[in-house]
Amino acid sequence: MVTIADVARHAGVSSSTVSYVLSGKRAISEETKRRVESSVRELGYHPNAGARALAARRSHIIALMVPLRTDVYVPVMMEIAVSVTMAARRHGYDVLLITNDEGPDGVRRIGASGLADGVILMDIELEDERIPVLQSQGTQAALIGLPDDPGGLSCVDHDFAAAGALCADHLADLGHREIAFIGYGSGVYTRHAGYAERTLSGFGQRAAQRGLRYVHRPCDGTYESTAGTLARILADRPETTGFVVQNEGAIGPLLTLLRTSGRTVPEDASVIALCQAQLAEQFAPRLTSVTGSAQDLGRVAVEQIMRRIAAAGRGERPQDEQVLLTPVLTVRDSTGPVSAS
Amino acid sequence: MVTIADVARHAGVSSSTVSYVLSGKRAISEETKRRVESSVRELGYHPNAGARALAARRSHIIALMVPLRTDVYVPVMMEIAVSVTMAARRHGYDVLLITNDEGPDGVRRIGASGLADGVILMDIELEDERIPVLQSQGTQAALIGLPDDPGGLSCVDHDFAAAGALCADHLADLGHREIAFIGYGSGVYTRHAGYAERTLSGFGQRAAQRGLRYVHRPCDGTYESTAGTLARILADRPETTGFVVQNEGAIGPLLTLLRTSGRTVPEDASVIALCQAQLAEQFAPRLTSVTGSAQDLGRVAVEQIMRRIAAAGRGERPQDEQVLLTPVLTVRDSTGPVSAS
DNA sequence: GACATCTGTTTAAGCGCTTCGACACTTCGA
DNA sequence: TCGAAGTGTCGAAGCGCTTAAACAGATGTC
Repeated sequence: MVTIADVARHAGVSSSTVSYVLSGKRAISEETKRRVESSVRELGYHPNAGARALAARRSHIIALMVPLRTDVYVPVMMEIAVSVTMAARRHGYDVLLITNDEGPDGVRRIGASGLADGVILMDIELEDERIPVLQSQGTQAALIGLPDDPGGLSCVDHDFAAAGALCADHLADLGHREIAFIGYGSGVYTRHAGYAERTLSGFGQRAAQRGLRYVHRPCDGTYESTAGTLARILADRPETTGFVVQNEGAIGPLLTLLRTSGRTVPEDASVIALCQAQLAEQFAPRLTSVTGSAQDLGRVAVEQIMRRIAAAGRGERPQDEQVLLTPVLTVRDSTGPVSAS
Repeated sequence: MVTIADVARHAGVSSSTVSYVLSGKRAISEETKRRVESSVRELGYHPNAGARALAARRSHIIALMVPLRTDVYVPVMMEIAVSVTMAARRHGYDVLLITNDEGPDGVRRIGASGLADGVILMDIELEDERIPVLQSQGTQAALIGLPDDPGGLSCVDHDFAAAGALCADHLADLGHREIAFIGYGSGVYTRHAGYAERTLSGFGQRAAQRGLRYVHRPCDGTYESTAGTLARILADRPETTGFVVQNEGAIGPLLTLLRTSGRTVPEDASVIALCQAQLAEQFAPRLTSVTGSAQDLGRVAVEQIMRRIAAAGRGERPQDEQVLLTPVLTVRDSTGPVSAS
């Protein structure tokens, strides 16, 4: 194993000089810097992570706690995980993957052991048990998702209320008057997952402003549950012409069922999905969708936590930031003006 | 921050005694052990990860290198990542997430810095550039996927050849004689991804044994490409009654297109998918599928690497293991006997 | 009763790095 | 010309842990 002492000997300097070249924390002459850098390259030196963490009291690792649930669309989680990892690397950080089932103890473990300099939490509940732990330990954190009380924390999330409103506006603009909002399974609402509630209320408020009538129906996203949900909608509100779907799993079944029931999309029914562009393009017809960037979510969370770690390192109180990312409406082939019948 | 010295003082012993209680590497009296353990609990002590890694030359971290590609079904990757993380935790290990875009240098970095005690690699190509790095550094590794030459490495993968054969057998048993095999996009084959080639050849061999005629068509998994693929199949081989689909993205479009072309599943055409059970159940009709457990893949890889790390720690040469997991055929509603027409 | 053996504990070295303070040398301003 | 300030480098302490070696005391052996 190549150590900093090997590099120092090879370059004919002291090991502290090598350290300063690598960290840039002190001025070093061009000449010395060049010699050290070429020794580093020649010997293939990589600083020992443990020693560095111990001496600098900074591990250059952030932990990412991912949910185990499968009622959240999995590819989005993966996209976030990957974008977090890549953003972190750009700051010289690595990412430790923690699963949600470790719960508050997991957060405690990571903080107390100094394994990670900060934690990014996903699948935030409105009253999340992990948050008090964070605060009591002084562990730096960024949340992907908005808790009830974000005091003393940095958060980033999609602006779900705006996404809901965008759906209402688009359907209203096209002349629809009776809308069905097909949400997540009812478990998501009883758990008070913020994103589901905020989408719905954003949609509901704008719908009211625009004079739309709507029903909200939870839906598990299986074929059976979608069939049941749709049957009930069509029985209760046969005049329904607009569908907003938030549960990705329900999209395929819904399109199939609408076709089966003799409704053509978009002539007889408009469907707008709250999902990733990639997914929206996979259906026939390609779906009009409202999308937020999962990548940005990960990137912003990393930037927030980097700022917090840096501030804490300078002995300052980290700035709490709440960022909501504006969603985008992409009109494709599944929405159209309500037909004159 | 609570250190081992704090615990030692609190329990009235030396810090090495605390260390030995925690690691179990020396005999400690029941009485002392109890006192130390209660001090640990009372003070909320977690050993400092950096110090531990430095002193013991073991980080208790394994790195998991995940692909960025999206042509592999993403939820499967996530499931593997999660099962790796949970299996690692059971061994007192944490998981560091690395993206494939770091390539061989990433492997070098992790190994040389002692950040991780071992690496799990996914998305293995038949001649993978990362493998020579592993070998030259002596970094312990387990591969999820089979390289061309697995000498000196532990690997685990689905038995894709058996999966392909299972598909051929099932369709042959039902009396089908003309089969279309809808594979991954052609990029996957030119990249020589082992899983795609092995599935195809396992299918092909068994098909020949059972007297089946078949065509193999690569397919991107978009709606358009599936439409093109199917049109060509039906034009070239109008007698085709059996479909084997490996690309998850193509499943939905294929079902829709078959329906559109007036073919009922399973009466006129049987469809068998190589995909996760969860996905297979989402379609209508629910798909007969051949599935391997993604969870087992992750679990086995972790167990392999743990054995390797342990062996290397004892100064022994780690055992190379190659494990193929047997896939399972689940008959659902999308396959049936060929209809007498 | 002297010696070896076993059990349980402590002492102390050292893992590879960062960083504080010291130092030598140069440059500047008065 | 001298002290002050700035620049570039080094020496050494110390981060919190593990572990080899030493040691103290109990137990067994002849």
